[in-house]
Amino acid sequence: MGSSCIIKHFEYYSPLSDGDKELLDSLEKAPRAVRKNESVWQQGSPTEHFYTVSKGWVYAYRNMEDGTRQVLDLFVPGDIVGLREFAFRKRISGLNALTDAEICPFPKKRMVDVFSQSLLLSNIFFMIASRDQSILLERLVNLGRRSAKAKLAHFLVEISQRLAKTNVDISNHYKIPLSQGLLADALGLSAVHVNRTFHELKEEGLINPGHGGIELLDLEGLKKVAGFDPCYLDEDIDGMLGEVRSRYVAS
Amino acid sequence: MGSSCIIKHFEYYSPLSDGDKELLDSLEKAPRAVRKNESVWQQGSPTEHFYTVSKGWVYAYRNMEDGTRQVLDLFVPGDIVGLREFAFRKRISGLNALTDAEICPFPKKRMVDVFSQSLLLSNIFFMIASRDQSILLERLVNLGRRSAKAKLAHFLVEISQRLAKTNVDISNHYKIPLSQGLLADALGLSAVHVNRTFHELKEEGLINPGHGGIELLDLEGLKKVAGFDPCYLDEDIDGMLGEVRSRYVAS
DNA sequence: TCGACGACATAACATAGGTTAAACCACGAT
DNA sequence: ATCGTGGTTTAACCTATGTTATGTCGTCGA
Repeated sequence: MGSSCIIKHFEYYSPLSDGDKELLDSLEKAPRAVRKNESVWQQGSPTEHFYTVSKGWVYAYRNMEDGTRQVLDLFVPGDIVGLREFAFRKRISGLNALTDAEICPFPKKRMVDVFSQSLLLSNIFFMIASRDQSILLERLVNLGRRSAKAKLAHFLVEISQRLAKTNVDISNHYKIPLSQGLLADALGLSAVHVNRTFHELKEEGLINPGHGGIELLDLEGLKKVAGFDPCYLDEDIDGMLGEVRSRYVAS
Repeated sequence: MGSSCIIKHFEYYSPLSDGDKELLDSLEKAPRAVRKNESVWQQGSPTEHFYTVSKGWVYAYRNMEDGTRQVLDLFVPGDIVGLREFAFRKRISGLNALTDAEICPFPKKRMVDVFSQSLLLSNIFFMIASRDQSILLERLVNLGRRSAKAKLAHFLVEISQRLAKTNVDISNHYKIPLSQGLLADALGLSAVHVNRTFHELKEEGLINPGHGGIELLDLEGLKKVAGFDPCYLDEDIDGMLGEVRSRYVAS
């Protein structure tokens, strides 16, 4: 046992029993390394697995008929990817590696085992799905009703918050490995306009863009221009799992 | 027992055992009637229940600091609303009635009972969450990378498809009860521009807008201008639940 | 029957952001 | 060292969509 990707992730939510750990461990298959820009899966391919990201960054996207594309979501180490497609036979979006990465596959079919064998794990999976939705919702607000500048600031702040939860140290010249083109596709902008807007944010001392990554210089400043409200990332872990845990004791 | 909102909805996915039905029935509280424009809940209020919509339409929205708002999702009879907030203590979006409506509350806490007592119901809930995400994803594409005209067409087609699943007869002069202002807030447009674009779509014989509702005249035409691909609404119900059902037999 | 209100319609004008194009820069492969 | 490729930068120009304003229409409550 030991080095399972997903166990570490789940222990963020709750301590797990040995039984739970064994179950998760039995699900996990050998990790798969993917190269930068390599495709993990494509739109339309069958959905046999979901994955945890153990190293590196990946992103989900959708190619449009007119050659343009929409980046739908970004995943950092610790995130679970592909749970969305649980109900679908085919992938509704593609998944690419943004950097060199490592992902751990789980057979989708064995989710049934989780549901039937562990109440705690079922709840955690459901929490994760709920959190994912909440992130998507905020992304909708971002695309629908914010200016380019606020979009960028908001997106960057969100990523920094998500990284913080996985214990990445943002503050110290950490470079977010996003190209301006990718940001454009994520936010419904053109790459040129992302560049223009970056220029502004740089002038104001908020970020330091450059080859190979964006550095966040003033998180509070960014939050202000974004109108950032962190509530959509604050799960009520204890409230949700407290009852479940007490049942474990009872039974 | 008998007239439970949610049982009918779940039977769309799978036949239920008597035990499952009893469980669902025991969860459901007395239906609540809401008036057109009445608020069901507001941003920040505690998340004690989720609901099934049994009659009428409701929508989730988010008010922005600058007075503008984003409509996040629309729910028609049969939809489940509030599952998103499963992991959160407070609602991250408001919910209003679009028309007079009737909703059936379920205490969120009792989801634990579902998970612990019924494998089939657990799976169905998870499928619904997955489908919800898939709809949000498509909305993201819509907001990020489509023209105003395509946005409107796509949104209208999606709604018609969702209605079709609940056996509403679209074809016969059915009027979708959406105002232009609400559509604007859903699609990140201004009400004026929605009006302009409706004018075009009307010229082309695709829709018939008017007081109190939009009539869809040419669904195929709308699909074409929207670039509509229905795959994101096609769950693989049998594939997902087949295994679960076979376990029921086995045990 | 009146008034008030909300949705719809249309016009004139303003602008955020798109498009195209051309340099430039860094870096990995040969 | 050199080339090619992908990311960045900047500039000039363009257009889809926003804004403001004003008027009409239908409906509902008093």
